[in-house]
Amino acid sequence: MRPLKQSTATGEADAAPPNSQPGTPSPVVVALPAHTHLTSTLTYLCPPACEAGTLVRVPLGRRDVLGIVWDQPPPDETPTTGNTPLELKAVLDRLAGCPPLNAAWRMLAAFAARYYQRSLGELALAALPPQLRDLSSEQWVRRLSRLQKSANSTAAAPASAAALDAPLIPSTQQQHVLDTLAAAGAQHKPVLLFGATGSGKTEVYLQVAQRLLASDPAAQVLVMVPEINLTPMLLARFTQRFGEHQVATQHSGMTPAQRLTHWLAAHLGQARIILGTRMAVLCSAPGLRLIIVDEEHDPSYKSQEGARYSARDLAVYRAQVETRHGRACQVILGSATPSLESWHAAANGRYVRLDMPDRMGGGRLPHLRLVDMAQQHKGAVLAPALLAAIGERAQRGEQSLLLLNRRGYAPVLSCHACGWKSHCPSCSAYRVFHKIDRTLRCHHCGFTERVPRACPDCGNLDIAPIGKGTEQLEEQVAALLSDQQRPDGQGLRVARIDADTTREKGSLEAQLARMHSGEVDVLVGTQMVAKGHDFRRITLVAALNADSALFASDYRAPERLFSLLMQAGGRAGRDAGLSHQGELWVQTWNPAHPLFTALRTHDFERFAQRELADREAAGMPPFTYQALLRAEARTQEAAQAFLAAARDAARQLAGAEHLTLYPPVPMHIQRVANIERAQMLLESDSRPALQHVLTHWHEHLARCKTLPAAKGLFRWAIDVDPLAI
DNA sequence: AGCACGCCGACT
DNA sequence: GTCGGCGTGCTC
Repeated sequence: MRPLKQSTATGEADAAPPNSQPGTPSPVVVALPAHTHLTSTLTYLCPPACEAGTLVRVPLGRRDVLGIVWDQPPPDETPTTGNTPLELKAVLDRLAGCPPLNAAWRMLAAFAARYYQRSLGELALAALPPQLRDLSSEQWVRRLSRLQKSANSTAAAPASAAALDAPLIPSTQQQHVLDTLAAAGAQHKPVLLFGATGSGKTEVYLQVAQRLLASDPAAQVLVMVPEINLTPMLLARFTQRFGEHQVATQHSGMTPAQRLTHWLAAHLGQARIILGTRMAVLCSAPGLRLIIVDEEHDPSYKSQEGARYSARDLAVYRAQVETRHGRACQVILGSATPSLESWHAAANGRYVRLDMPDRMGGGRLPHLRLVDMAQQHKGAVLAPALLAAIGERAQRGEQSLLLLNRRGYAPVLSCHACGWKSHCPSCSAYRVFHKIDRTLRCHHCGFTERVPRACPDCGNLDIAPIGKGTEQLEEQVAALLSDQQRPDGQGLRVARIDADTTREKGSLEAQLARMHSGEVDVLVGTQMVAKGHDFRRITLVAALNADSALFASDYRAPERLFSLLMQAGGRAGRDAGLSHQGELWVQTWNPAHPLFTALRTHDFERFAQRELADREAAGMPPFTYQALLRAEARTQEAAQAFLAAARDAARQLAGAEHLTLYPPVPMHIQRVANIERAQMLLESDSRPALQHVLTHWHEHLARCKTLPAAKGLFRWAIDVDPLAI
């Protein structure tokens, strides 16, 4: 059935094939998790001249898996079982025609595995396109030759330069940044590009890339964006400037076949630009000389499952490693509201900061209008003044954007008679009422049911929604504005964009197009519309539930809110002709909050300074270093028992190191899909000290798992530099 | 992670 | 009498 994969199961493999050498023992990494007592590499007999980085297929247990030949370990590490030397198996074959992964890439993978506490094999193999694992050698050969053919044909037909966009004339500000970047390149320091929304950072990226690619025919550029939704826009800019076949993409929305094709284009050096989401930071790029991280503050750069790496931090490390291994590689982190980590690094000279404070075309940032909710009628969705402002704009043919970070109609349904609430049976959370299909949906586990006619507990018919979501906002805004008219005399059009309206592929693009064409007057949406999209005719942006972030337990919530409001505000008045009337409205119960004071003057520096001072005083990142141990179990007790045992083990390990071990606590949402979750925080003012404990912790954790009290533990994971606690 | 082996409940 | 549950253990 699968003759190729079964070939070594026969006795023939025991005798070496007649025409091949016995081979030399070489370390190979395969996709095994770190648990068990396996060291990070396995040793196989490799054919001669099989250098490190070569992709090979090796027998592992009863199956054949993909592996990567790794660097030679120190000579004393010969694999043994007890005191008898291990019988080594031979590599089956190598992926013909595939150049080895270079030393810089291997260093990156090794560092990421070490730093984020995952096995090398798991991390390195997960960084490769998944299809590489599954292809048989015939399929692989066919695949490669097809790719080479198409590469030759595109190379034969040179890109018609006329079809490509010419670079724009840089503004003085852009030119200054470009000049400084050229000079700063020699410093080998990461650059923090602090540029207001609309200041033209993208054009800077394009021109820095262009200059590099023109000066070095082998150079490659890695461009990262936080979210898959933002790739099409930036991809269009890059392909229009450089030509389609110059750009490879790398994000989770691609099919396995596309992933492989684009990965190979990058790995073989055919693609000069690699553009993608956080996974792109681990893409092979032998000529890498420039890394751009756009919106570097965005939390999406931190992976939340598997190896929980920060693509932004790895980008900085990668640039260093590439520089050590070849020619200088520059890294540019761009943002209008940098992460406090990057801001702090720039403040103490580890990064170089370049500022672009002015918007292109002299556009001004919007005025802040705070609505004090204490002064409003109870239960009002929108303050009358805000509603009036939206109406006025629509009458002038301008657009408004209303942000509400809660999808659905109402976050909870409740029975007035007995107090029943729409709890999810499997999660410690409410199910959200979606009026559109009359369902109750759990946003954590996906459990969906029709809305009951009457209260399931007491039979009362009076069950009512509490709170507001985007569906309801859309409905109410449409009703409140029903008497208003557009300049063409028609009624106002209200639309909604959130995860529910963009489920099908291409629907986000379609809805954005409706917005751009001016067909829609008022757009209601979640955060997903606040980021990146360039709406020329929006002159009013309103944030309706900003307060939830002000008092969240998550200490990074204020910086996320500031960033969101700055970005959202950046949507308003991008068209310089309309910018004099751009407004950012915020409905809040706390208009005196210092965050708003800084926001009013678009003063990120002031905000960052204050936040950093608070963080320093409270001993929080970036002044300390943190890691979380997370546990999932059948019962909360089991999860916590495991963590408590792990905590004791860490205390022993820490010895004299200054390490703070916090007690285990249930996670914010304690139960999801009937799995109980708990976590434990480790904190240290020394990154090496923290790392030291983490690396020696694993074997103890394996033992903690077997404790009777921890029975029912499903799994555990370490999150280094967690974003939220 | 896979994929075995291994030891106890409801079915042709 | 078997099919099949997932508990423990191993993979160069």
